[in-house]
Amino acid sequence: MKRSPCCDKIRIKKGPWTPEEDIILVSYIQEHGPGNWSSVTSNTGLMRCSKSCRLRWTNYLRPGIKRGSFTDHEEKMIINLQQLLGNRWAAIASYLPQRTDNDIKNYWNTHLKKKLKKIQTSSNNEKEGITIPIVKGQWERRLQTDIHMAKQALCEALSIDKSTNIILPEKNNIMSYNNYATNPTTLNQTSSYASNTENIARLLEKWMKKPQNSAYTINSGNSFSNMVTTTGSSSSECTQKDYAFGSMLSFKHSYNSDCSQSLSVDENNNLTMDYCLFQDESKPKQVTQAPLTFLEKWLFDDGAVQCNEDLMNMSLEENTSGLF
DNA sequence: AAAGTAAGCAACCGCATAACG
DNA sequence: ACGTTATGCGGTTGCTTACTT
Repeated sequence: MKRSPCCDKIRIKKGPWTPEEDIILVSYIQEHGPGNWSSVTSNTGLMRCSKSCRLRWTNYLRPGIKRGSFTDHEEKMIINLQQLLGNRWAAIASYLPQRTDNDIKNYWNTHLKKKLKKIQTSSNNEKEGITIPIVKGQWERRLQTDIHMAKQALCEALSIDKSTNIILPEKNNIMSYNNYATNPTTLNQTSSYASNTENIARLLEKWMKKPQNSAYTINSGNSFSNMVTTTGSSSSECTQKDYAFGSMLSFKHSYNSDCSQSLSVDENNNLTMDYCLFQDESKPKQVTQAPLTFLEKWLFDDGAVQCNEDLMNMSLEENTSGLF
């Protein structure tokens, strides 16, 4: 059975997202939470398909995304994880909560592949601390990922019992996530999309540097239409844009000061609770992190090289016996 | 300065599978 | 149990920018 693509519909817009579209999307998610992507188009007037909306949110707009160059530590983690899991970018991304699978995939394809090739042809493998890929069976890699996923799910389930200490945000309620991040003791409704607003502010900054001719029309049903109106061609357009832009920037500023205490990643890259709760539903598994197993230590450890052989020589039973 | 080329990255496409009626 | 729809994932494309000639 062949299904028609979701983006076949007439008037579905493609290509780069405009800041206006981003604002509409974020505004909608702020109100309704992420998920239910099919309703986004009908409720916001965005001429984008559900897939496109989800992708935009998960890859750029959702809170807690780190942009910019990868650190050495991240790089090594990706290399080790790629060896272990193959091209399962979503699984790899679950170990790097600040990075999206798309980002990691791109980075792998554009940088790491070449780098590894170079390193492998040279005799400096040991010095770089990067291992020669060990060929593993695909079933084994998948099984190991599944073990990891199952373990995380178990931790998540168990964490419900501990909810007297930690108020876990409702699934799909991104407001709660952010509220918790800024004020872990209460889940009030006053704060909102700090970090994805920051993302948009960043986009707007770029956009202002390189102005585009936007003819985007925001539907009247949109909750954000009072704040941003771009349909006019008069001089008011500029001031309204400026107003929105200014608001975003000020939001960005308040975000930076508000959240600096909440966001923290320790030296071993173990996420603190505050940070974990900053993730949206696409990365819920990081909420409670059990003590690192040998496997995870191997993944996180910069000096993983020495462990590689040991790990690979271990039987699966040994690998998994401590997990449950 | 202009043209050509390479690199980087955002976004799209198609497939697999989960969820739902 | 089956068909349909929604969602998630990985591969790929194509646009933009940087660099080279």
